[in-house]
Amino acid sequence: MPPATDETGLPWHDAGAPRFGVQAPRRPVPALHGPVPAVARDLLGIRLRSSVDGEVVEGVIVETEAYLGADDPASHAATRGGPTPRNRAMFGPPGRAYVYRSYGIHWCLNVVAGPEGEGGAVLLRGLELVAGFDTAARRRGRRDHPADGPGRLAQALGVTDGLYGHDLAAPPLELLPGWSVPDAAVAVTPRVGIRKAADRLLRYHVRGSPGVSR
DNA sequence: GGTCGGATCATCT
DNA sequence: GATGATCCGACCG
Repeated sequence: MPPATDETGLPWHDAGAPRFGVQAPRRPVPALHGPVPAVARDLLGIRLRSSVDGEVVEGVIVETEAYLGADDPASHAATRGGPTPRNRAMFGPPGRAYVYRSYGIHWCLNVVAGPEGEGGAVLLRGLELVAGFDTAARRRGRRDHPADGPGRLAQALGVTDGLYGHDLAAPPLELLPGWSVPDAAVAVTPRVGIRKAADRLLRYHVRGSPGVSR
């Protein structure tokens, strides 16, 4: 009996596995229109594959943050309480990319999530790479810290504002089925680097994963 | 090991 | 004119 394949065409066992979950069952990409915190939790263990510039870099999501929409003071969607030229993708359909420039230097990647029109999104903060390490290292200019942190993650995957609004169900940047992560392996903590609503527990990460920042 | 400041710019006030 | 969902190199123990 031939090995199972996924939509990449690769045998599943060749698609790469995160350190934390080799024995865990595989799992499809979750629905993205539900409550944003639940989506942020459910994206842990899901794979993210970039083929930007024809070079494949793939990792398993191990750290996320939920930004709840126009009513969340820490969210970019809260600017003027609704859509602006920068944040308009956040108010579009879930499953698209919201890309923004951070501190004038870094690009950061979000998955638009929650009901359309509410402005929710999930910031992808950390990946455990399973393929394309050399490409990531070349883009990063170093071999350490390949994708642990939102700016590093985007740089490793070649994500820039050219992918603003891109549908993450298709190349060159797509979410793919991944692994289940048991609740006992998930830590829930305050979001990093924000001033407003800094007490809310909306950061999710896989305990002990090398792809987690801090 | 830890802490600190500079880089750099789109966006908003 | 100020701010910020960050990263990195320098410096200090």
